[in-house]
Amino acid sequence: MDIHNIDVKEMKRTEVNQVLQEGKVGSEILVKGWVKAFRANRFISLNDGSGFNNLQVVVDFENYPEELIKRISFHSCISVKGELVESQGAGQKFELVAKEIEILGDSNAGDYVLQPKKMTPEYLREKAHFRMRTNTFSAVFRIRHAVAFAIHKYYNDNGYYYMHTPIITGSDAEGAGEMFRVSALDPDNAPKGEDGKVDYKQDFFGKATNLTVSGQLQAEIGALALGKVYTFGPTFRAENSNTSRHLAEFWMIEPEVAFCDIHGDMDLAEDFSKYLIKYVLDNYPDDLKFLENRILDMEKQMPKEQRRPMPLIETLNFVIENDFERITYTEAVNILRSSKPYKKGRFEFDVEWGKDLQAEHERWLVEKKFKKPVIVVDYPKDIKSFYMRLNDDEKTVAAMDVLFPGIGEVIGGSQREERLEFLQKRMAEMDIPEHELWWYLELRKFGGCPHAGFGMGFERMVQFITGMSNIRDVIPFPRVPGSAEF
RNA sequence: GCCUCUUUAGCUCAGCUGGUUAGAGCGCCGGACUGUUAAUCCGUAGGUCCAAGGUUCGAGUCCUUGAAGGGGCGCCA
Repeated sequence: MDIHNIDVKEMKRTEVNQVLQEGKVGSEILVKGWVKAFRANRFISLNDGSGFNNLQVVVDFENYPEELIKRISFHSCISVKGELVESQGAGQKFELVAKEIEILGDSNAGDYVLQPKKMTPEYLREKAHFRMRTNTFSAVFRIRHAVAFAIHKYYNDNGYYYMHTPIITGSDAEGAGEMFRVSALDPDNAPKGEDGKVDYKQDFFGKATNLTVSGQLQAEIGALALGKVYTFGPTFRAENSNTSRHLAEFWMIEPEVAFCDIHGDMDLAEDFSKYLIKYVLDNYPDDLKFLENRILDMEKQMPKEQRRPMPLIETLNFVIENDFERITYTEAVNILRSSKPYKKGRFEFDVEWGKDLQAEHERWLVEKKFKKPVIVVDYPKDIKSFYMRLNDDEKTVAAMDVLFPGIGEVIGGSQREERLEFLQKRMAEMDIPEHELWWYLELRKFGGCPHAGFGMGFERMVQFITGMSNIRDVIPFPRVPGSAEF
């Protein structure tokens, strides 16, 4: 705790969370934080970010100069020394009777862009430098941290190695979407080759390079040496995606496991997902409760059919207590084709074997048919990536998607094609030159083995756990087409 | 990339088939009150109606173009 205290000469600062959990009545303490509310000139709700709950500071305003009292305003930063007593009010156990108050940072309410009232997420998105001070966003970002921590804990406790795959990649065959070019050349004066195109041989790396779209191919290198590895890092897609579920810069978790088939992969995906949810349920109940109430409050003004079927915490508990539904792509197609909305022509897109399932189909399966997370496995090979293992029917590959209610695809994974000749055939069919991935092919020539893995969209998981409807509200500084402020 | 909606006070919004001085709630500010929990009560101030053109005697309201934001779809995690 000392490490947080810059004022060692006076008194150790106690964090609000610690006061609320283990405060001793009668003790003299020093707290610092931001004013969330100042009621009746007497009651300050103080929060220092250490937890969701505030400490009530009682100010006998009669004993303080009016000038000081006026400076205690919304989100001003103060330091308070006082005595902890049992609260006379009903809303809290303890309260701090102030003996000394110091203003650390003023916040003139008339000029401040935040107000002590409900503000829309869209408005707050434009004030990203302040939005973490609100109840909603501080809860979201505490939970974001919790999920990140739980990821490392899960894999460490299960014998995985955290592997750092490159952010800048020299391979443009990862096959996961449009990439951001990385170049040190002067764009206005780039050297040109004989063909008139930019000559990247003269660029920093001696070749064209991009920001990674996935660490999977490199993670396979790790898995075929260390057995079980995972990556957790930023990933970039230059797709012009304008939705509430896409970011141009997002974080992805990619475990890769040797001696694992598609069934083991699905087991891992389910167990891992449940672990993350349970970790937040166990450790951040106050933040979750607040987010749940926030949603219930918003839904009061919505028609019934647009409301969530269950409140947030109940949804999370339901997910960890029940098995995910597992169906093959072929079964999914059959179920969809015999469904009511299909027969009544309610779907915008047709369902036909060989075509990818559309969002509306996935949503129906998850939210209407099974009412829980669904894992769809064994997709037609022609709609999936080159590295996915061909099944014995030679029509499908051992690929799976985990679909969550309200979000859709949170995880996409597969058993990898470990058989060299099958992989080469697939790459040829998809026009991927072997020299681009020579090292990837060599993994199949020397000591290859069956292995599998998946990618989980970190922000999508945080979205599911927090119930936030827009992915831009679960990452501190969202990067989306046309927007890179902050 | 496509479709759609929105843009009026600091914030969230209302403003009828075009018609004088532009409305509310909350917030801010001022006052009252003081054991509050989104405190309460009273009052004041605050607006180039997103921008540029156009139609009209007259435009917040209608038309065109543009900008910003939301929602949906596609692509995916």
